[in-house]
Amino acid sequence: MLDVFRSYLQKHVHVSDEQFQQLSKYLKLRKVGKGTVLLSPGEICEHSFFVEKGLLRSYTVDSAGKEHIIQFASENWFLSDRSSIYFNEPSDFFIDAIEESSVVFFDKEFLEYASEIIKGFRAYNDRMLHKHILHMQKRLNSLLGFTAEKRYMDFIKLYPNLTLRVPQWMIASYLGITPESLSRVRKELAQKNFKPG
Amino acid sequence: MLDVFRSYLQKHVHVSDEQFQQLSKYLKLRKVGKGTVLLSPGEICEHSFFVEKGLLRSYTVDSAGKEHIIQFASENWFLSDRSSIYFNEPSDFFIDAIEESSVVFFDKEFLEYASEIIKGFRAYNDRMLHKHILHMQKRLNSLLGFTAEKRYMDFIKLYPNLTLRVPQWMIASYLGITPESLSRVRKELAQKNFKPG
DNA sequence: CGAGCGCTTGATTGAGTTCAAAAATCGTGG
DNA sequence: CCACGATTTTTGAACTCAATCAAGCGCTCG
Repeated sequence: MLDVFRSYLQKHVHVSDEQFQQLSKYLKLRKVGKGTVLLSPGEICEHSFFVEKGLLRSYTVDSAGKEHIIQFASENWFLSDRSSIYFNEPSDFFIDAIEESSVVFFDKEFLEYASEIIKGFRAYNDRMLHKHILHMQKRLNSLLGFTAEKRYMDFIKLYPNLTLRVPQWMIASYLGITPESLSRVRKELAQKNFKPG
Repeated sequence: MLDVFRSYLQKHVHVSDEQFQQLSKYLKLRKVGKGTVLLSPGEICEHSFFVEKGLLRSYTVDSAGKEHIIQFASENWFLSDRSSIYFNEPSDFFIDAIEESSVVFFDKEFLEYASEIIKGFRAYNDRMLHKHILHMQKRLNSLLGFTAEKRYMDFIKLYPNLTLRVPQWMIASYLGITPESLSRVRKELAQKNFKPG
C-alpha cells in the first residue's frame, strides 16, 4: 500500500517512515480500470495523480472533436492540470487511464502539509515545476521547427517504453499528426532500416 | 530610475520604499539599442529582464537557420530563460531588443533577497511561474489544433499592442508560419472585412 | 539617392490530411 | 482454444494548407 510512492519520494527528498505515515492520511490509492476518466473539462482539477502502476494520459478535445494528447504518465510519473489546481479554474483537460492502473491521489493539502513537515519538499516541488516548463519548451520548439519524422524519432528516443505500450494513434495525437501519417512515417523509417527500440 | 519597475512591483506585492531601496542594489537599469543581444545560446542565463520601455524577444534558431520566436516582452513584462537560470544550464535561446529599450536586469540573488524581506514575494513569483505554464499550455494547444488563420486572430486578440509594433515576419515566426503565409492570411482576413485592432 | 529590408504577389512544390477500404491485431464469449 | 466483432494499423488516391522559390514594390535610413 503506497509503497511505490513512498520509495519514489524517499529517492528524491528525505522522508522518514514516521513522516510518511503522517502524510499518508492525505493520500488515497485507487485502482482504476482502463478508460476510467479522472478529470473532465469544466471541472476544477482537485487531485494530482501519481502512477504506481499503469498508464494515464491527459488530453484536450478541440471544437472539431479531435483529441490532442498533452502528456502520458506511466510508472513513477505525476499527472495533473497544474493551472487548474493553482488558479482554481475549470480545466480544459481530460485525464483518463490507458491501462488498468494503480494511482495515488493527493491534493493541495498534501502539498502544503508535506512542504511544512519535510525539509526540501518545497524545493523538490519547485524543481518539478521547472522540469515541466523545460519539457513544454522543448515540445513547443519541436512543433515549431521539426518534421513529423523528426518528432517521432525524438519521441521514441525520449520514451522508448511508451512507444511499446501506447497505441499508435495516441502517439500520433501527441505528435500532432494523424494516425495515417504516423503509419507512413514509420514505413519510411523502416525502409531506411531504422530499428525502433 | 527604476520607477517603472518599482511601481509595477508595488502593484503586485506590498513593498515599502525603504525595502525597494534595499533591493535596488541588486537591480541594474540599462538602456539597450535596437538589436542588442542580451543572451545567446550556450550561455547560462544569468539575468532576468524586466522591460520598463521598449520591446524584447526570445527565440531559438534551428539547424536550418530558421528563427522561432518564443516570446515577446514589451513594457511591464518579464523575460528570461527560466530553465537555464534554474538548472544552471546553457540556454538554447537568444534574447535581443526589437526596439531601443530600458531594461531592468536582476539575478537569482535579487529573487532570494526579495523573497526573504518581502512577504508575499515568493508567492507572487510562484504565480508568475504558473502563469507561464498556463500560457505555454495554451500555445501548445493552439499549435496542435488550430490553423494559421485562427492562430493569428488569437494573437491579435491577445496582444493587440504588439500587433502594431512587431514586424510581421516576427509575428509569423511566433505563429510558426512563414512571412509569406502570414501575408496571405492577412489578405484573406481583409477580404472577409476583418478589422485588426 | 540608392541599397537593403520588409511586405506582397504569383507559380510551384510538398508534407501532411482526408476519405475510403483492406489487412492485421485484440478481446471476449462460446 | 477458436471464432467473430471491434478496434488499430496500413495502404491508396485525391486534395489542401502552408512552404518554397522568385520577382516586384515601397519605404527608410545611411
